[in-house]
Amino acid sequence: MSTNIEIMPNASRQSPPDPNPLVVVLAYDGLCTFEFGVAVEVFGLERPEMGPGWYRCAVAAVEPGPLRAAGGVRIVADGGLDLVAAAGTVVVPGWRRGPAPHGLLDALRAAHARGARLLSICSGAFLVAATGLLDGRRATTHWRYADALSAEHPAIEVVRDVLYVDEGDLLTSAGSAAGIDLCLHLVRLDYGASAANTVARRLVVAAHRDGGQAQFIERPVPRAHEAGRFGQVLDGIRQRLGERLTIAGLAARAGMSERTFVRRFKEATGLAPGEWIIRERVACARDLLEASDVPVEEVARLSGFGSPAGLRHHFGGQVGIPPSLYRRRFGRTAA
DNA sequence: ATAAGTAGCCGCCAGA
DNA sequence: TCTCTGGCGGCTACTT
Repeated sequence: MSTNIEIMPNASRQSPPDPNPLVVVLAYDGLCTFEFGVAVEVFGLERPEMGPGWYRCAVAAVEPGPLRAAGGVRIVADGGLDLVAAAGTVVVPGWRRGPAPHGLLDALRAAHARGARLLSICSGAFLVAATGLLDGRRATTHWRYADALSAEHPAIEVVRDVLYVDEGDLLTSAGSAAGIDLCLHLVRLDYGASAANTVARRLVVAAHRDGGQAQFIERPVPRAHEAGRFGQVLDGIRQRLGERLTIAGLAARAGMSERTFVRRFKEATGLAPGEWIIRERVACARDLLEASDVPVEEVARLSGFGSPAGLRHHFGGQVGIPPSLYRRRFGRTAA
C-alpha cells in the first residue's frame, strides 16, 4: 500500500517561532482562475475566529500590463515582485507554459533563499521547476503534465499518483483540486489539525486525512469517458453504501456479467469494485465521525461495514488511526 | 487473536 | 484479424 502524501521525514522545514504569515499568490496573464481561487479561498478569506496570527494574503502581479484570467476576468493585483520579497509563502496557482517574465525566477530564488516556502498547484510546478530549486527533489503536478515535467526537468523526481508532495520548503500539488489538499496540509502544519478542519468544513470539502497512511488514489482523475459511462453506477453504489453489496448484485443491476462489470469498473476508476467500495465506506465513516455524535458501532453500520471490527480494520489501514481517535482529533468537539 | 469459510479479483481462453 | 464479452479456476483477502 502506498500513500497519497509524500512527506520527506528529514525535510528541512525550519519552523520559526514566529513564522511569516504573509501568503503571496502570483497573478499572471492567462491566470488559472480555479487554482487562484483555491489559494485565495484558503489563505485570503477573512477568518476572525482564527485570531490575529492568521495568514495575510496578497496578490502579486509578476508582469506589467493587463492580466487576463480564464473566464474573461481582469486582475488588479496588490503589488508586484516586491510582495514576493516579503512573503513567507509564495503560491503559484497554475502556470501558462513558456518563459518566465523578467526577474520572476530570481525573485522566487531569493525568496526561497531567505526561507520562504514555494507552493505550486497543478501546472504551477513548471514555474517552480524553472527556478532550478526542484532539481534533485521530489515534486508532482497534474497527471496530464507529469511526462512533460519529467522530460523538461530530468533532475526532478516526478512523483505520480499522489495528491501532493511536501518537501518542506517546496510543496507541489497535482491537478487543480489537489491544490485544496495541499493548502489544507499547510494550514495543518502551521496552525494545527483543528484549524485545518475548520477551514475544510467551511469549504465543504473532506477535512484532510491525517495519520501516516492516507487515501491512495491509483489514478487522480478517472478517465473521463469511462467515468462518464460508469458515473451512474458509481453514484448508485454511493447511495447504497450502507447496504450489503455484492459483485453479482451490482453486475446484474448494471446489466452485464460479473466478469465484464469488474473489468469495466477497474477501467473507469482504477480500482477493483471491492477496493473502491471500501474506500468510499471509509470516507463515509470519516464524515460521520467528524460531523455527528453517532456511536462508532452505528457509524460502522451506516457506512456499510458488517461490524465495528471491520470498520476499525479498514479505517486504520487507510487513515492510520482508529475511528475513536479520529473522532477525538477531528470531530465536532475536537479541541 | 486466530482460523475456516466465503467472496472478490484476475489471468486465461473460447466464442461472438 | 481485431475487439469485446463472459465463464472458469485458483489465488488472495475479507468476514465471522
